[in-house]
Amino acid sequence: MTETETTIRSYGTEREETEAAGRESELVCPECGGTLRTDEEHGETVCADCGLVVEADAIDHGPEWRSFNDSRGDKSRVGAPATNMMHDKGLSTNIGWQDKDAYGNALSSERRRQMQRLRTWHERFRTRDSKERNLKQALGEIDRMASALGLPDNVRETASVIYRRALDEDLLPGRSIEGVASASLYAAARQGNTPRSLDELTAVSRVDRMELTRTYRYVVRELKLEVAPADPSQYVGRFASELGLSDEGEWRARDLIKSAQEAGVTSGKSPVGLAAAAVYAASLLTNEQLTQSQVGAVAGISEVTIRNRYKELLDAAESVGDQDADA
DNA sequence: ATGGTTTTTACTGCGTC
DNA sequence: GACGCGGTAAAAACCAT
Repeated sequence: MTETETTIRSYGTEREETEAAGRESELVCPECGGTLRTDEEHGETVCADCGLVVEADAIDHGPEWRSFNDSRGDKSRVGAPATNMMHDKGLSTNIGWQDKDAYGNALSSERRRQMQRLRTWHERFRTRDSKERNLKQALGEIDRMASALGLPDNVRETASVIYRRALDEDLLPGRSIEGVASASLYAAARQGNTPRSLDELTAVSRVDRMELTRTYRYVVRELKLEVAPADPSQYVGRFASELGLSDEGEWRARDLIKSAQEAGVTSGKSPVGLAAAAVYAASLLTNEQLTQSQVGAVAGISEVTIRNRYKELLDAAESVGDQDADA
């Protein structure tokens, strides 16, 4: 393969190559002939033998906005902090447990009692502190994602309430703040009748889909949240406006969904898929001719699903229409 | 863990512009 | 020939048990 071909190859491939090159450069030191190592943390290329820094300020291939020692090595660009068990990653000061002063001399009994009280209070502040920090970070996170998804304030409120409850009921240990925050927002969006699909959530969240669904399930179960299955028509407006569908098309889409629900052919089917299919079918009815791939792209749904759904929708609409005609 | 259902992926053929 | 669409088979994801 020639040089030009390499450079015009797909973005993804090119990036992978760059990363791979950054990790395992088998270069030789110009000074002593030793092997060069790339130190990603400091962005330097260093000779393992003589210590010569060949290239500084290289691109850091690590995660962009976090660099905790995440050892799981997953591919997500940003992972949760490696340890959620300690809010401060063990960096804070602790009062020693030994009843000795700085020189190792034993303390008087008066002093010992004083120290004991100090330890107690220190611990109390530390844990309260940790919850507050936790909450602060989570709320910031919720806010960020909510704006990215264009979710209204009341949803953010609900999300923070859910998060607070999760925190109060000690659901956090073992889970990432980001994960629970995302799950809270997802649940809140659905409760507020402005649902966002899991895919949309993961697009702005710092956790991957798997973790989000897992955490979401967990939070809903533990908090006994009542989250009704999303109503497909709630997605219609958004899809319609993104695709520039007319108002008529929009209400036709809702109509289709309604009759399908009455015909009982919607249960078990993904609400997003239904909405996408309805929008597509409506565009047919109004001669606006959106393509299946267009609709699929904005809805995050495959064309096959749209095909299957929209036929069902039209069938259902027909039979409901017949009943109306009979009545 | 397992089995049933839904969705996705990948591929094919058909008609149209 | 590219594009939109329809269908199919097999794989994957999801869900309840």
